[in-house]
Amino acid sequence: MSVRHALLALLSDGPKYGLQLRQEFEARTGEVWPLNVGQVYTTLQRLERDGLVESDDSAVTGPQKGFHITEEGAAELAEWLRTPPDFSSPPRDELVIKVLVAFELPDVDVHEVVQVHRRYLVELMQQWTRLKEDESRFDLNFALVVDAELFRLDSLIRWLDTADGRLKRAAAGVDAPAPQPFPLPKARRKVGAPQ
Amino acid sequence: MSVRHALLALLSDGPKYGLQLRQEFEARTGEVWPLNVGQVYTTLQRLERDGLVESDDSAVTGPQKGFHITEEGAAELAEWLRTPPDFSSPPRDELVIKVLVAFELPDVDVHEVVQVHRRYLVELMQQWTRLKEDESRFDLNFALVVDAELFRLDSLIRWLDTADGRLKRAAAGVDAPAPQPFPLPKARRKVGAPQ
DNA sequence: CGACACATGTAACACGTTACATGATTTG
DNA sequence: CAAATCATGTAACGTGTTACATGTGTCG
Repeated sequence: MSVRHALLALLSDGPKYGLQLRQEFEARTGEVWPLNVGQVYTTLQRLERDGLVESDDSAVTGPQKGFHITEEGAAELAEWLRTPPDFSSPPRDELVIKVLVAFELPDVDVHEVVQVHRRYLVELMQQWTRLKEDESRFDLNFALVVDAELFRLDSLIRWLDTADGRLKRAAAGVDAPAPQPFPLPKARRKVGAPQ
Repeated sequence: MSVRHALLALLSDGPKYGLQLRQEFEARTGEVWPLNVGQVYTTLQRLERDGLVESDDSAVTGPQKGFHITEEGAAELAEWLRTPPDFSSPPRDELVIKVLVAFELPDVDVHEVVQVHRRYLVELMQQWTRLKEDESRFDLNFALVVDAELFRLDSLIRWLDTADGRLKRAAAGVDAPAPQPFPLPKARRKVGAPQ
């Protein structure tokens, strides 16, 4: 539902048309997340069907088809901004699934699988970091999106490392849980960067 | 494509039928990621259509419809295990989108949005941590999946903190990039748990 | 028998992707 | 004029969700 609500947010700042919405979406996400045009139009159709936006030919000049947000749409947008998404059943993670099924599979070396992916993730982090530093003019949105990706990749690498440890220990026959695998982020607030 | 390949992996350990696949998938992912049955059957249909599995009534006893993996399926599975997924254009992250569009939106206090979500994420981490510790008999798969979720939530919290800082600095008119927002994980290997 | 669980499917929908079709407008 | 770009759409497909339909076997 990200795109749906993002379009709503963009429209809340004044009437827009299809291609313009795509362009502004990509600008706000630092050009890192391309948004295909077809999805913009189908999403606009659904939004109009649900009464959250209305098409309005007089809204924009020229041959474009302008849309503006409705009151109901504004309410939905406010609700979305106020309410955290449902994380109760977290999304399936392909990497985790891969490692878990690779373990318990004869003829497959889990540690090799782990290391292959680990190397790839580290390389990706380096690429993103280089990209962020090479930006001549500093772009806030780009930096924020890249930050998010770096934190994500870092968390995957950390997981691979602890998983590798746990699996090695399990394979060695030790059945005890890993030593205190996590401290709660209670007192930590507004820390700058990870590590 | 996670489910598709996960089913392939389960079938590579011997013929199975629909409900059994769901049950084994959930067992291997610590009962954290429920898998609806309908998806199992449709995925099996596609796998059979693509020649990666074959239905085989004599494979299992009783009224169930057994499936076994083909040579082509085994090759596909090996390829999946060997090859890291394509992270080149990272997946859109709803939380990031929300914060980015909330910024630049009049009548919306980004920091409030950030803090609401931050509180929620911290609470979730505490819940998961409690769940993991309360497990009477230690379950390796469950622990691994919960670990992954904890690392993920932690990375989101860290991102919210740095984002909040960047946005505050940007709002204050300072245009300089944040101080070295990330150290590369070069020398770091097999570190236990995050900070 | 009736209720329940097992077991297999199908239907309808949301969201996402790639690809193609069709005009209008700009520009070399 | 011809080609490129702008602009709006549609089609087909994959994946995921919820809900429903349909049998079979078991057990109180």
